[in-house]
Amino acid sequence: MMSMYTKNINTHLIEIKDYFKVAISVDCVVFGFAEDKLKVLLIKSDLNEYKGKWSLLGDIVPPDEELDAAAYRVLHNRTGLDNVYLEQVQTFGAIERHPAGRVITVAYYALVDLEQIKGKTTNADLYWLSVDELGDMAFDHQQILNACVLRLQQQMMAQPVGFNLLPLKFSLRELQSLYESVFGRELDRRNFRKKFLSMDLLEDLNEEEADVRHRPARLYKFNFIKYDQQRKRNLGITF
Amino acid sequence: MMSMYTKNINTHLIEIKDYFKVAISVDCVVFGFAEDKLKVLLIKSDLNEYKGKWSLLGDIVPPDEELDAAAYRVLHNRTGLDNVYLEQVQTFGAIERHPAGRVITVAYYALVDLEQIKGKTTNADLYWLSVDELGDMAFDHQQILNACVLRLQQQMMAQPVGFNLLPLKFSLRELQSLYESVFGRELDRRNFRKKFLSMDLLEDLNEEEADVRHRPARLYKFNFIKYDQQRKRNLGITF
DNA sequence: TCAAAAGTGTTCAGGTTACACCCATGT
DNA sequence: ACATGGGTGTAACCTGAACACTTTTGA
Repeated sequence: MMSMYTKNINTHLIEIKDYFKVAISVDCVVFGFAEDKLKVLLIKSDLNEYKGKWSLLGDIVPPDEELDAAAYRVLHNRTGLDNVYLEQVQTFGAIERHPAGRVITVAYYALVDLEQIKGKTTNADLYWLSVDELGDMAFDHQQILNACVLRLQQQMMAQPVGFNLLPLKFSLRELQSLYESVFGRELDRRNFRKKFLSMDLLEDLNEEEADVRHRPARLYKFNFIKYDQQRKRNLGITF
Repeated sequence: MMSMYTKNINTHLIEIKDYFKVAISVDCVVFGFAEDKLKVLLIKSDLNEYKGKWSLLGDIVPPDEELDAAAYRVLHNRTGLDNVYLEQVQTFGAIERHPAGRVITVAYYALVDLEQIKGKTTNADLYWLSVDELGDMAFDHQQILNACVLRLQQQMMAQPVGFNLLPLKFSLRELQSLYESVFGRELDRRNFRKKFLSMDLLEDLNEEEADVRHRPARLYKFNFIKYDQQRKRNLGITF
């Protein structure tokens, strides 16, 4: 029973035959934050099977391109942005997930500052939709999106990645609103402010919001350098 | 510039040509726990490039097999075990990572109870090595292993997955030793016991260790059912 | 002057840490 | 009897949660 497995790709030189070959793609869940909602960048599929349904941004990975590079390429071509926060999440490979054949897709999520995108998005087929308000999606993209939202939540609890969704200058209200929309929970304003200010990682810019019809909020920026220096690891078993 | 990307695999019917095809494999980081150390199951590679270096258990995924199924297959064929805890971690696709050509590999980690394996491992080429004591590994397997250790740490902090590495009946000392070896830290015995006993998820079996030359420890089992019922979600931003 | 959101402290409960001595068993 | 690890409690500290009023601005 085990003999057929004593030789394999990790231990012996075997030829990669055609019947081993499948296609690889990357799919990007591009998150943004606007109007106090977590948004995701989608396009309408024209495939017969999924006509008009929302689809993630993705593309085939040719054999001479790195996975991360493929994701960056998709993202750059669609949004015009460089230096985007991008992270691999999970690989989806159900046999029948794509009508064109066996296409295994590596899912990434990206965090972009929507203010930097305005005007750059030349592609009119792209839409920013609220994550909690979208209907049927093409392929297994709903599943992919769910996995990315979950991962985003985990990351935002453990690391300061959320700031990639905000402008460089932001108010504490915007920050709180971001956390509330990602976690789907209201948070206490005083406790939230206390928490973030006590980290001593928000730099008070001594600037204020403009054009609001109420008392303007102070603007802050996140001090990534300081964060990198003082990051601590504390074991907290919580399950 | 964007025209070449308006048609792609998510939006239009395109043919998957040969020059898009690459090979997919799965690699399993099989963790075990013995002699107070976290162990990993490895095999020696016979590939010329990596002669004698340690390699993970992996195999090519044929187009008609699910990814998870491929990982289970590798694991079952190597260890004889079913019902193994298995989780996808990350996909590694560096262009030159495999000498046979472009092989993109989906990494999984598995948690097994070493006591259940004794006698089942018919394949003599397999070795259990301590995670912190192994030298050069083949391919990018060191990188894959590191990613899996990191993920294991994250999981063990947030969820009771570690019990999959222990026998059904275990002592608190074994449990603590497991956590210490996974996190590479000594923990206070009294606090550790208090913590786990206060969760009220360990069932006292009213049994004791045997064959120890000191006071025998009580044996417990983890109550997974109770855990599933009372699991709570609490937001704790800690970075 | 009104509407709307900004800004601000204290108290309480629960969890985490640090820490030292007696107990049960086998040899 | 001794060596080895099992088993136990308390006090200080810190963190997270609950909670209401005053301030600033534009309309």
